[in-house]
Amino acid sequence: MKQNIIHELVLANYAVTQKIEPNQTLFSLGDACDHYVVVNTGTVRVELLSTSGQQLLLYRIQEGQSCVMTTSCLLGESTYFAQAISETPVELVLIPQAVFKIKLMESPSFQEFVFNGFSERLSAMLVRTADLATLSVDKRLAAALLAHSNSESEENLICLTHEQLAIEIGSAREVVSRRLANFEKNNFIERKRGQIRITDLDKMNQFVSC
Amino acid sequence: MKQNIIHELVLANYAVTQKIEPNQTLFSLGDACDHYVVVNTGTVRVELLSTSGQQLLLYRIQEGQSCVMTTSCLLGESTYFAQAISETPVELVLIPQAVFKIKLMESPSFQEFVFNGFSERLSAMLVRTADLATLSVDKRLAAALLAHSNSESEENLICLTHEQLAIEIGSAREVVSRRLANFEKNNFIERKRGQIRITDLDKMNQFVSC
DNA sequence: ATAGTTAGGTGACATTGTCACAGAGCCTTG
DNA sequence: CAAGGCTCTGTGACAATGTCACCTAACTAT
Repeated sequence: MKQNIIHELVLANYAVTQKIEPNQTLFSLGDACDHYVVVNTGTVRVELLSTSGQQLLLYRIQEGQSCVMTTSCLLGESTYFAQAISETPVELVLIPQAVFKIKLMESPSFQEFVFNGFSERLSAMLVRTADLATLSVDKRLAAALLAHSNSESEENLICLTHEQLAIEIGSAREVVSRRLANFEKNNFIERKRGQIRITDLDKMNQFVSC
Repeated sequence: MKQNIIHELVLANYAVTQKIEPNQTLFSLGDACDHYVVVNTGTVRVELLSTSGQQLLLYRIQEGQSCVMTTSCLLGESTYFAQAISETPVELVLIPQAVFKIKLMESPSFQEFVFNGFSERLSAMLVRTADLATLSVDKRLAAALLAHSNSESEENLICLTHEQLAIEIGSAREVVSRRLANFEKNNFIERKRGQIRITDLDKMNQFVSC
């Protein structure tokens, strides 16, 4: 198991676990940050809210990962400047700020876990940002479909609405609908309400990578 | 002086200073990261390079600030995933990775300097990203002009080319040219080759904030 | 079965990005 | 000074994307 060190902390009662329902807000803009957080199971979505109310997906936190923003806030003693929402049932490990600071000082393996995870997530987030700024909607959409096609119950079946996909790739629902219609016309996918099936994985991969 | 702790490290020979010419590359994508860096004087630009060769300004490092990416790379022991370029003559303070790690463990004030600066810069960077994704070109352009109008030699005079402004706000030169022409038509600014003068600061401020 | 709710489709139009190329200002060098 | 060669800016045409209004289709609960 990867996050040995986290498990040890739970066993030693330094950390507690918590279960969360889907679609709950874990933190909002301006909230104080008093715990280090690791996602044990499920996925959490972290998004920025602009003044105009639009939302922009920054990153997802998956099993075994920690949250860049939480780490940053804890280290810098600032408040959250984004919001996090559970996408599935989620189990969290919570480590109080005080314990976090102490362990970070005295435990090299905890340090390694925190900083490596942090750096890795930050870089992933920036790559996302760069893609958003430079890739076409079509490419981002195709990439998102491919990314999801593996993590679903059935192979090549993506159970997301156009709305969800739009948020994911930082576009608008109508645009996603139109591009998906186009993908279908080219026999890349098939559409049903609430789900998309990739029918030609090869074409899809080729399209994304060129 | 804000970064007392950094000064102490220099005096104690734990850190060295280095002067850099304008328009030099400080680090590139893939470079190993072996020093913690603080900018003493001047400004450094950090930008992402996409696969298609486009560049996206992530943030600037000013006097007394450290580099988010450098900190992240040092902590996570990863390589740089962006590039940094000096915009002016720059004086840097360099702290070797080994010293950085040790001091981070034993000096609470160094810790504070590193983590607070880090958190602050990261949040600024994300706000920039959110603005990029949600504000109109006009607003971003006006905001950029206002931001620069203070830091120049002469009040309300901005010495940047349209190209530079475009990179700054994540748009294209032609678009900047057109929007600036429009600003001038509305008597917000005056244009000359290589420089822009804000003639109506009030209107400009009002435009940005609503 | 029906009303309400959510997902998806579509036309019209605004904004922004891209490409190609022209002209203008400035600098160097013979 | 004249001429050529930069760099900066202007502009038309068009492509890509976002926005708005409104409609239709599919599902859900009772």
